[in-house]
Amino acid sequence: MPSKPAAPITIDAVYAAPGYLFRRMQQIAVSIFMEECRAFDLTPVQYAALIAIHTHPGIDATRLSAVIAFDRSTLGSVIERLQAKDYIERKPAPEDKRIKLLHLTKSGAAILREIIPAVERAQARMLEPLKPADRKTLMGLLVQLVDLNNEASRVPLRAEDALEHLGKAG
Amino acid sequence: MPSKPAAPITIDAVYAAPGYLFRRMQQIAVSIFMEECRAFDLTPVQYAALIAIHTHPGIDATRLSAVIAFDRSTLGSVIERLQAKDYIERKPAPEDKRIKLLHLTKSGAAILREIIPAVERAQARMLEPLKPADRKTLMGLLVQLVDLNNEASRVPLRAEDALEHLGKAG
DNA sequence: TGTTGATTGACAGTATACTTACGGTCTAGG
DNA sequence: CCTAGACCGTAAGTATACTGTCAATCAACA
Repeated sequence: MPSKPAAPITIDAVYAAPGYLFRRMQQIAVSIFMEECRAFDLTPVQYAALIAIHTHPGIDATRLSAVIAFDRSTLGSVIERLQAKDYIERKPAPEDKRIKLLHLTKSGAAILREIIPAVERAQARMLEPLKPADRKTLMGLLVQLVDLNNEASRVPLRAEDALEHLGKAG
Repeated sequence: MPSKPAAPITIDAVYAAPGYLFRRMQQIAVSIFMEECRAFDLTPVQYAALIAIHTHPGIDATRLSAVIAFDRSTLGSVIERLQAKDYIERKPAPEDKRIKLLHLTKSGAAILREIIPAVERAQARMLEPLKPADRKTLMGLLVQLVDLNNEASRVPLRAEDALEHLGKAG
């Protein structure tokens, strides 16, 4: 065999492609999350947003998107839905009329406490088919890969920078 | 410290959660794919659909969704867009009036040949930050995990079953 | 101080993902 | 033969993801 023969155009190449596997795994992960959390009417994205607001009360939408690395435009409607469910509230910032500050409501804080066990079951189930050692290996590599590819993403994670306005980091 | 203390509700737990990492990685993968394939006006999903139709000419939409494990409803609009771009054609099946058979057009076959190098560059870039040995480890574990979680997904992969109607497998 | 440039939130438009439902079609069983 | 159930495509409704644009606002600099 000379070097590489021209790649045959077949579906098998797709099955082994990283992008395809990441997509499949993400869909499986969402499916498991929704199944475990059915009783709570919260999506994975809404859950992450609630956690982030709980960790950083008074954050604004743009910084929130940096803290969880979710798309800024999409986050607008996510926030709307969370507000419609009365899990968060938006208050205008007195010193900057562009900004609206995000806070959990009592309902939001309550559902967050209640949903945690279901979320942890979901996270565990995603990796369950692997041997414990393999789970650690996979997670270690994934953390690395996501971190090293951070800038390749359209919405890079800015866990630290995002908090400067709150005087809690930097 | 007794056993596990109640998990603190902070964003750091999210950063380490499998579901969050899978989502981030999927978004990064799509971003890299779109960047490398910008010249071709094809999304990752559309690319996979084209490859599958190329591998299984005359497949119908429902079986196609099983072959690539994509949602059946979504696939309807994906097919519409591919048809609008003149990359595929749909012909009614004479022996079953419910079914529409999918075939690549000449344009579809051509763009598939042309886009392959860009797709391979994209797939390579996703894993590039890792050491070669780690790439293999990660892919091996991911293949396992996706396969073992197949039934947990809303649209399980049915690579074999889907072909029975074509008399090419089973 | 006054204008420029950056930032924020909002909106429009496209694409994917999933749920539910519905009409047309096929097939199996009675 | 004819109806019951399964199957195919399609559509409506919701949620996420990303692009691009816009007005209001702020900050910085001349």
